[in-house]
Order: sequence, then C-alpha cells, then structure tokens
Amino acid sequence: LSANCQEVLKPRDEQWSPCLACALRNDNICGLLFGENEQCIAPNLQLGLAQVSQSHRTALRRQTIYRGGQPSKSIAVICAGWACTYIKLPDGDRQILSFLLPGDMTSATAVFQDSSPVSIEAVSDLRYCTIDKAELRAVLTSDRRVLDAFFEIWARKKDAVEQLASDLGHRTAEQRIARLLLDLTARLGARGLVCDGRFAFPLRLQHIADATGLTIVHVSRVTGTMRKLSLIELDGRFLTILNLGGLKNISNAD
Amino acid sequence: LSANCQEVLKPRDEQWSPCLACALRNDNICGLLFGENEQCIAPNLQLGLAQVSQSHRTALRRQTIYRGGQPSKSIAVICAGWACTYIKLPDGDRQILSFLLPGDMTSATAVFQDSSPVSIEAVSDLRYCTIDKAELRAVLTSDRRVLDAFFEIWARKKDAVEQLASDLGHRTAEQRIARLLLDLTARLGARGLVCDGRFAFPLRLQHIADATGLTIVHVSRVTGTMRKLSLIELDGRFLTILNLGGLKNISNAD
DNA sequence: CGCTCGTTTGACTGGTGTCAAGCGCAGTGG
DNA sequence: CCACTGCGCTTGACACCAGTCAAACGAGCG
Repeated sequence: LSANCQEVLKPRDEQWSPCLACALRNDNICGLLFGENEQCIAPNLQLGLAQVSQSHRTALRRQTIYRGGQPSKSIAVICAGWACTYIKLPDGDRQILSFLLPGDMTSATAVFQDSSPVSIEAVSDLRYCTIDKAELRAVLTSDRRVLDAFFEIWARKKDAVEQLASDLGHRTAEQRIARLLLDLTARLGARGLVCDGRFAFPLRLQHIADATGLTIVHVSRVTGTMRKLSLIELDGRFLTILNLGGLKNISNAD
Repeated sequence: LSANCQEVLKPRDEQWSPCLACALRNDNICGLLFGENEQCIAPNLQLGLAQVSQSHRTALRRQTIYRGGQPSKSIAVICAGWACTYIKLPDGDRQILSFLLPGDMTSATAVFQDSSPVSIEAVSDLRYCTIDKAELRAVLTSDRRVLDAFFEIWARKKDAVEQLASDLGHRTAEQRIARLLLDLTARLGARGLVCDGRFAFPLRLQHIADATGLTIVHVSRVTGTMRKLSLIELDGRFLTILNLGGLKNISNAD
C-alpha cells in the first residue's frame, strides 16, 4: 500500500509548506490559479493571471467551515481530508448534497454571490485553502482559460446534483448506497488515493444516511448485508471494495 | 378574470409578431439581450450589446424540444406554454427536474457546453425563442451586466435543484406535492398569470409523479384528498388554490 | 361505435421509518 | 488498574407510507 492510502491527517503536527508538495495541484483549479508545481515558488504568485492571494487553514472533524446564509468573502479548496455540503431542513434533519474530497472546490457558484444557502462541514480533520472571491472574480472576467475551467466545474457539479435528485426520487436504499460508495471510489481513484480498492473512509453511518435520505438504522442494515455478501469491507476507518462488479450490479448504473 | 389567466395557446392559429407585445420581456433575460419593450423595433437588434439573433418556434405538447446528450447550438426562452426538464433513468422512468414557465430560460449552464444530459419536453403546446450559444457567449464575456444576470439565474437554478434533492430525500408525498403546487403558483403569480389563486394548469398526474418521484396512483390519491379537504380545485385544465394557508401548512415550509 | 388517454379506487405487498435495547470501543478520571 | 461515560454501530419487533396490480369510468375523437 502506498503512503497516500494510509494518509492520516494531523494538521497541527507539522509545519507544512502547503502548496509546494501538493500532488493535486496539477489537476485542479489551484494549478490554473497559482501555476503548476514546477513554477511554484511562493504562496502569492504573479503568473500572467491576476494575483490571487490564498490563506491556509485547518478544521477539526464536525466543525462547520461555512454556515449557510452568512456572507463570506472567500471560497475554499480542500487540501487534505473530507468535507460535506448540506442544507438544513426545518425539522433539524439535513440533506448532504456532496462530499468534497482533496482538490475539490467549495461551491463554485458562490464566487458571484455574497452568501449561499448551503452549509459546509468538515467530515474528517481538514486542511483547506481559502481564496478571496473578489480577486477570483477579477481573474474570471479577465482570463478566458479560468472562466472556461470554472464553467466546466459548474457543469459537473450541476450534473451531480441532478443525478442526486434522480437517485433520491427513484432508487432503493441499496442502490443509493452502492452508488455513493462507487462514486467516492471513482473520485478518490482519480486522485490516486485508492490502492487495490481500499481507501481511508472517514464517513460515519450518519453521513451516509444524510446523503442518501435514509435513516442510520437502515443504512446499518444495508451495509451489513453488503458486508455479509462480501461486496465491501468497512471497518470504520477504511473501506475496501471487494466485489466491484457486484456493487455496480446493485447500483444499476446506466 | 383577466385575459392572461384564460390564455389558451394556439400557436398555429395566429401570425404573432413575437416579441413586440411580450409582457415578460421587461422582466427576463430577453429584455437584457434584445432591449426593453419601448426600444423594440425588429427581431434583430443592435443595442450596445453584441448582436444576438433569435428564431421563434412552436412545439406541440409531449414533443421533445431537446434530447439529452445531443449537441445543440442554441438555447431557448419560453414565450408561452409550459415545458419541463428531465433526465431519463435506465429503467425508462424519468425525473423531472424543473418546469419551465413563460419567460424561463432552458438550462443556462448549457451556454458553455455542446450538450447537456438533461432533456426538455413541451408540457403544453409551446412557443419558444432560440438563441445562438456562440453569440450568447460573446455577449456574456463582453458585457458585464449580462454576465451578472446569468450568474443570478444560475444561482437560482442551483438552489432549486438542491431544494428538490432535499425534498425528494426527506419529505412525504403530501409535502412534495403541496410544495410543487405552491412553487408553481408563486412563480406564475410573479408573472401575473394567477387570478384569485386560479391559473391554467397543463400538468397531467404523470408530470406531478415524475417531478415528485411518486407513482401516478399515489399522486391521484393525494390530490384527491386535497380536493376533499377543499385545499385545491383541480379539474384538469385549471388549478385553484382554495386554502393557501392550509397548503402551506402541509408543505411544512421553512 | 370503439379506441385511446387520463383518472380514480380497492386490495394487497413491501421497503423503510420508528422505537428500543444492547454491544464494543475509546477516553477519562478515580 | 478499573469503573464510568459517550459515541457509533447493530439487531429485533412493529408500524406505516407508498408501490404494484387490477379493474372501471369518463371524455374526447375518428
């Protein structure tokens, strides 16, 4: 197993120099905004793009990064750890709309708005990088490459939410959970964070329940069945996909 | 009752001169792109904005305006009638993501993409106006007002889809249907298409079922109950909200 | 008249929620 | 070292919302 898969985040243990060694940088929005790795010298760069300042922060699991409705001058990019976006329901329940993995950006549409109805919370201990909205807007309207990249991200997010809505409306508990696990596996795999179907898995059953619109009790039943069928191994800290074909079969992927 | 509420669309009956008399123009994207009514002279305008050409079309109910996945060079604005956006599920079912009312634009994110996974279908007989994506892109990147207006539309659409996901995951059949009816009433009301809680209602039970993730049988049961409780009157062509407070109570609005 | 479309109703089934109890584990403090 | 506590997970019994299947009705229409 590579070091990536075993990564356990200890944000306060180290004096990390954030972006210099970031393996994600060449693939996500950071590379575009701050330059590729080989060009990277200092946190504040001037690269033909307008200058965009960043500020790195950490959060402990369960901590709210952004409370829906409150004005905020910055958006964030996840450096390490997982977060989730959700909206609160009047009865105290919540619907998790997406899980943010390392390299993901928090709501891209928020760039042009003071506030968003969507809250963001750390799932695991978290390291993230905030970017000033105003500076980002300036870059967006001045550099066509950045604008295109953002539209690409918007479109993908939009597709994901629409897919979520369709899942919640039309799929069974088994299918929803299988699809969630497969989606996470694919997205982490693309970032090189999966080894032999195994990866660090900070979600509690409550997260899965909030994301799939189910109760924690039923999620427990379904994952229990999946384990008994040797489809997955889930021990609280790590998830292993034992039978990818079987899971895909359940998920009824189109 | 005003003429608006009784409007029955007969797209082929008349030689309409599309935008000259459009009551929606001053409130939606058309006014911004083509100019306000008093300035409107010809279908092709030059107004300080780049020139954007439009083309008016009609469709019969049930007709597909856009088939998801296929490349398309234009987006559309609904002039009269209702449409819906949906995604197809592998089992043949579909999830309706939104209903497009007069003045609404079809997926705004599609402006920067060749194709979208979301299909669009006419709910009632329809009159709509297509706008070339490339010309629109040019205006968007050159005129800041238009860009801002589009971001506003994007944000609202995003909020609506997220709200839909949360509804599908967490609300009962009664609540979902009540919320759908209230949402339509509010949006039509803002366009002046509602008189005393009454408006033309082209949706079949199947549409409501596809939008709420329910079966047509259950939708029939729930609307039947609402009728018996004198909350609504629904005779197939028109919907009347008889007890707005009662409906809102059921919908459990936040 | 016969057809289709949209709707309604009834009987039954089943997936998921609710309530409740209990277990294992990791801290934490004695 | 041990008891206590809280959190997360599991399991069982039961209830209920919504799906499925089936039949019938009315309206519109050729």
